[in-house]
Amino acid sequence: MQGRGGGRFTAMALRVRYADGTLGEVTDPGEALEIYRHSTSHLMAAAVTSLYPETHLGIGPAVSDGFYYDFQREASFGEEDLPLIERKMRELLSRDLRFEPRIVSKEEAIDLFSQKGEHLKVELIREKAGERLSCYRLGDLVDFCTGPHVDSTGLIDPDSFRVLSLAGSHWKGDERNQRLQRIYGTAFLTPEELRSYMEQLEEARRRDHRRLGRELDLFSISEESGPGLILWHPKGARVRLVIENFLRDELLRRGYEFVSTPHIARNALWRTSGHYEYYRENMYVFEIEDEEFVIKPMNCPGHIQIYRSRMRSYRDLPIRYAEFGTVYRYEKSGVLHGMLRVRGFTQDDAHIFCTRDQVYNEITALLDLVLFIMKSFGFDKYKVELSVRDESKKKNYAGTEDDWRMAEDALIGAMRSIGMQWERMEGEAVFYGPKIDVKLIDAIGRPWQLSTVQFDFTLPKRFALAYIGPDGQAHQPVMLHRALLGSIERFMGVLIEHYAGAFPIWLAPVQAVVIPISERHRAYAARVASRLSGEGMRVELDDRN
RNA sequence: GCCAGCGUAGCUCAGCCGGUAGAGCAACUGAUUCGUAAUCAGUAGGUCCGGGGUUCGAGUCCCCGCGCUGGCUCCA
Repeated sequence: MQGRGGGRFTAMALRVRYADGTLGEVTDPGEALEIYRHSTSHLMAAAVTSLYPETHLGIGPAVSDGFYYDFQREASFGEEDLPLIERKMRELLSRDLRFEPRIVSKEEAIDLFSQKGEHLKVELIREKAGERLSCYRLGDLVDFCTGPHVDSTGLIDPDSFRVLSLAGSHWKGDERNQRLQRIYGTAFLTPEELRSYMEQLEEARRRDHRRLGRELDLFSISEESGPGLILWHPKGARVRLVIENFLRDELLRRGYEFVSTPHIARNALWRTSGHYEYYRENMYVFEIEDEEFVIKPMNCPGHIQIYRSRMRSYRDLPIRYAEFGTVYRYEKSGVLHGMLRVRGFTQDDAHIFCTRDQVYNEITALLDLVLFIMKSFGFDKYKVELSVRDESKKKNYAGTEDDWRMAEDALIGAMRSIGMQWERMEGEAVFYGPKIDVKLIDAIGRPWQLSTVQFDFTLPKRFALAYIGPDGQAHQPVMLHRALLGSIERFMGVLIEHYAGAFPIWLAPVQAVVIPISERHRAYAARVASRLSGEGMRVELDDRN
């Protein structure tokens, strides 16, 4: 509907213009928001091409937090351009320009965009358009676009959008393609929503674990020892110990056995596991006496060695091996981020070897454990994703038809039995088996992927794992990978941000601080502190003046 | 890795057109013992990320490294 003063979305409808020229009203808030953002991105493109006429257009979609537009231009955009662009957008908007659609033939469109030198658009049209296609004109900007768009820029509230940041990107997202300059912005249907979004960004900055980690003296990363490698300070390590002890006790209670495996192994192990072939780019490889070794990027082959160290009977199963295993993986320098994305980290890893009959119970117990752990750390909201294979590309997956059905039945059955809600992700499974991922939602609503339960149909075969069944024959066990916290480093980062640094008492690195009132109470304060610490409290004595 | 930006005291930052480095907080010393973050006085602290170069002279300009930050997945 048209609200007052130019008319905006008022929780009822957004007036839009479809490509065929008809007017419509979009009432679905999600759809309206997407159209609104997409239109704002065109407005931004119009502002940019008007300020910098030598700029050519890439694409400019709405995305989950706003929108972006990719541009091709010789000179670089700088931070200082952003306010100028924003101002220009408001200026254009005040003229109440219409989004004018037009249907043209493919040839006509190619001519039009070629003339304008918009070669990227021409490429897109050649690839994607049918015989007839639609373009929208906004002021001097003509863009190849299916629409719909808001009817006119008057429907865009000048206080509902912001131009936020610059980034590099690649044409069609492929790093082999030419580089483009991306400008990000965000828009909301109302200025209030924009304001609360900006406040949330501010809140996220306030909680940044990199800042809090330094201020609370929890951890650091030294340029000299290397990027992506965490140095745990005493206070951080204290929290880590609490986490590990809590987890260890719980796992022992639930029938896990702890194992410990070496950090390096001959490449032969990684050839058998398949990592050497498929995971090579992420592995650190080095030589000892002319023989190649690998620093472990995963713990599974080690656990498998222990399983294989002797003959196993069905009476031994299920076997649950757990390890806080430190692994190293090469990550591109540009993706490293505090504790959340690192090159060396400790997984709270475990592998379960069991019979097909035991799978359902194992998964049920596992999901129960996941929920217990999450609740213990103060997370009560989560999302669960069940990733299954792409039915149309069965050939790309390991395991038999029967394996996949058995696994999926067990996963779904277990989720049902404990009343868990999940989302089914078709085609998201890894090639070696289906999985369940648990994403928890933190204090300010952000999802974090932590727990994962994965079937593995390849490793038991590659390592020829077996157990002797009641029939006296050898059978192949089912193997499950599972992590609860994922990586301790990453989990610590998430905890810091979730609690904004204010840990609950059982996790807090310092549980009590004793402060003497004056010089003459010092000795007494020290006694109080040592008494508390004797009782197992993490105490500090602050006897500064 | 690629694109853009950044890298000055422990932290946050200032340092204009190149002339040889500064503030606040923190630290330390002394005074103060005062009811809820920052009392007063003083002291110390910097290979201006590293390495080359231009220059009489470089934190400031150029080149090469290293690191950090935001992106590089959302598809007309």
